[in-house]
Amino acid sequence: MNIENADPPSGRKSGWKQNPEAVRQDILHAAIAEFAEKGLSTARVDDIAAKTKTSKRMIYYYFDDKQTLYEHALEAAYAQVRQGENALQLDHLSPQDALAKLVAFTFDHHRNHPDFIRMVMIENVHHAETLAKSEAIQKLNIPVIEKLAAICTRGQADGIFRTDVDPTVLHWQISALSFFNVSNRPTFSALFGDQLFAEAGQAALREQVVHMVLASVYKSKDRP
Amino acid sequence: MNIENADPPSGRKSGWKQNPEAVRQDILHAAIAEFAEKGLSTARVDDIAAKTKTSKRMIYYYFDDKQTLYEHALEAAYAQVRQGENALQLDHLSPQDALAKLVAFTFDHHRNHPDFIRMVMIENVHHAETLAKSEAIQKLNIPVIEKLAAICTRGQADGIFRTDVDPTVLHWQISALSFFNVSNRPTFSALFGDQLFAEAGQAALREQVVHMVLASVYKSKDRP
Amino acid sequence: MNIENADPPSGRKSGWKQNPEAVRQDILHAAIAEFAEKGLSTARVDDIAAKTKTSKRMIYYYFDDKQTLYEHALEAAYAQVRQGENALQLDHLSPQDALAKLVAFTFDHHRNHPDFIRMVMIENVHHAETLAKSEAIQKLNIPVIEKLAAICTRGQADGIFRTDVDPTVLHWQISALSFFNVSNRPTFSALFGDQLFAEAGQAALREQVVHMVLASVYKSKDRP
Amino acid sequence: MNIENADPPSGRKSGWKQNPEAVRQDILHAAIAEFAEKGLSTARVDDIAAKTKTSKRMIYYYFDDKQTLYEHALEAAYAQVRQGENALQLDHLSPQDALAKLVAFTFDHHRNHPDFIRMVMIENVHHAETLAKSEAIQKLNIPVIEKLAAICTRGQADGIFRTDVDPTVLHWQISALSFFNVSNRPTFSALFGDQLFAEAGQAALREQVVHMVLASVYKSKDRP
DNA sequence: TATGAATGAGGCTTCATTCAT
DNA sequence: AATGAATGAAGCCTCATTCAT
Repeated sequence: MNIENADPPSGRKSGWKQNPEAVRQDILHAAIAEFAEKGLSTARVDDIAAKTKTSKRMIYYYFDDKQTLYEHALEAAYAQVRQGENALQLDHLSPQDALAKLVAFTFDHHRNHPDFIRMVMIENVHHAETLAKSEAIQKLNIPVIEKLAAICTRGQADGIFRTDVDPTVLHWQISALSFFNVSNRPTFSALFGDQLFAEAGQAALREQVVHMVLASVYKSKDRP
Repeated sequence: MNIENADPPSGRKSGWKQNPEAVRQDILHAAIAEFAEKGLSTARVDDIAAKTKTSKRMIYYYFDDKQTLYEHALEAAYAQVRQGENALQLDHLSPQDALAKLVAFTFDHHRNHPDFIRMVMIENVHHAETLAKSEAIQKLNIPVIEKLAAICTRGQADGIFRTDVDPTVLHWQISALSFFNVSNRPTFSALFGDQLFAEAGQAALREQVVHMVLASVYKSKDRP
Repeated sequence: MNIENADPPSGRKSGWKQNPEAVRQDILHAAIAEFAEKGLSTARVDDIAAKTKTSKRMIYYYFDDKQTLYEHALEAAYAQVRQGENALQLDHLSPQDALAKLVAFTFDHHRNHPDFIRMVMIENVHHAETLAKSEAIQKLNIPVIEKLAAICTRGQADGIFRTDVDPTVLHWQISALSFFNVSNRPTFSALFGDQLFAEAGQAALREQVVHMVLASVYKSKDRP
Repeated sequence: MNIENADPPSGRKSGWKQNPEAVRQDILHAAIAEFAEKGLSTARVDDIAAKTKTSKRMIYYYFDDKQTLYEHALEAAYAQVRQGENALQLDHLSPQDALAKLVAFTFDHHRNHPDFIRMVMIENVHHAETLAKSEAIQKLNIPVIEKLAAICTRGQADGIFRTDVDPTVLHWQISALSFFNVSNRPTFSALFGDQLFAEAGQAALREQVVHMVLASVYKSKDRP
């Protein structure tokens, strides 16, 4: 993205043009914002174009149609978020600390990427049709499970985790709590107030979530 | 819905016609199905009409426009689901059993009402704008919290539940796990397979969820 | 079509409205003119609408899209022309006179319906895709062959026509000469002058064409 | 077109490039194919470029716009076909044999150059606007009439042909039958079957056509 | 209460063409 | 001589909504 800020090659005013990759990223950025905000069908190609340094016509030049643009935006959103996760260093921690850190990180990470959450919500509304077609996205999600599997193996080796712990179930649990926290904030706070989503409430929830997940992997006797 | 089968008021030829309430319900049904399936803006008034025994014009006669129809559909979806919840008898159970039953029931109830879940998803995509305006829906949701509050009070009186347990947080936890299970099934199974959503997987998850919630309210020494 | 001229039901200015069939015909008329003039892809829906008493929107109401409108226009063009042919009374004439009359009639009829000819030209440019799908049009064309078959049978019974005369070949011959006369007038006259298409030229060609066709069915000894 | 295979002028890397005439021909070829297949307005400059060894930009470099490219394509199509006709040697034959040969040749020649026929069809749909402007094409067509005029003169001198035979009318007849055979095959076979266009059918038609044309120039008493 | 016909605004997309290197 | 990127005008079509009976 800092490509966009690169100096124009020859000092020309229109320097950022003729830089296909920058234009693509510019469009993708605008598309993610618009799709996340409005949803697939409510999003307007004109509005996406308006958020762009380029024109509507170029959207069709780089991406073929609205649907294709949506596909690429979804991929980009996933890539951006998973990339953050991959930076996590967990190997040097004890299994329980590694898991705690991963849960807390996920909770925060989801909170910090509401656009991504919203795109996944929208994708679910559409029965994940687009995601199901994207092998790229599917590959992006393998590392999460691998991380959890490694933690489980180590925790079981240490005799602390239950032997029937399943990495996928674990991911389901972590995701459910972290995702819902962002996705359903609008309805939940409309019905039950906004306190849970203020700083204090979120801190408490975060702790609770870590606690719940850990409690579900520990053997009974070792539970904190 | 058996309203529809009620005898025509007089000897009119048109039978179910001339029965405004039946027509309203017919439309509302079709609207819920269409909105839940397609989302707010993707849903077509024409398609809703097609699912109806009556015509598009009548939709505008009974409901003023698409947005209003959506509001009523959302209310109807909530009413239908909360009604099921209210039938639960929990008072004769111990606090822990009552909570376990409520969690398990919610998990199942959500599973059994995917249309409702989808309408809430859609509402969240739209920042709960419609729901925020509906006092009717907000009233419908008071009993859930009251139920949980009663359970908490009893559990705390019994000295088994932690003193800082919060009914709203509890509801958040139960909802998160039960809601996500339905809402994110499309993306989750596209990425990580469908096993968790088959019968065996769901049974296991249900048990896990009950377990996690109970574990989070118990005092440490009493945890199962 | 005289429906269009029918008195408005109640003297209202907009009386011709709410008369679906009249609107359909109005659109169809405009469509034939536009398609015949410009071709399928050069024709503009806006221009068709402009030739209409109604609006572009109604074109999509009655016909679903441009292609469908084209299909109906093609059918209407065929129907209109074949209808003229069916009015021909040939049974009371001798076979040779009947044939001569049919040829002359076709030559004139084609000349008098250049829009029809142009639509068939366009259809041929498009490999008859649309026509091949229309069973309606195919049925419309059966009578022509039947007429010719009847003439042939009578002529052969009389011992005047060759025994190997084929009605379909005969139709091919008549069509070729009559069709080309209209279809290729632009290029032919651009290259070789316009005289053949002036009145005198056309009269001569018409005679020639009748002559050629008759000559090809007669037994040698009887040729005129 | 073997121009394309000419050795690159020097030791340039790009081989066939840098050979303007070859590039022109390449483009012209693609253009004829595309225009003949799709028609003038349905043909896409992009698609023409795709059929080319070069790029869309070069089309605009060599030809100025789509319309100009079409003009050149039309000229090229005519040139290519008329060139074949000019190779015919008719002088050493009797007038009647020469005419028979010319008719049969035209029938076959048209069949073998459907792209040319289609371009003429398209030109007629467009009222021969382009052709009318091209003096080049008009010159190309003079020899056909001259050939026929020569045959007529000889046939009349021999006392076999009618004195009122007109070379232009003759050309009209020959063209009509040979042209229609190709141009209207799609609609004709869609309506009346494909037999006439199979080998046997075409052979019979060809004979018929020769016969018809000859019959129309002979004096009555000499008719075959 | 009911209905088929009508509508206007606005959305997505295509296409020939030109720019900048 | 050659090319990828950029453009604006215009085309087809959809949709919620209202009219006239």
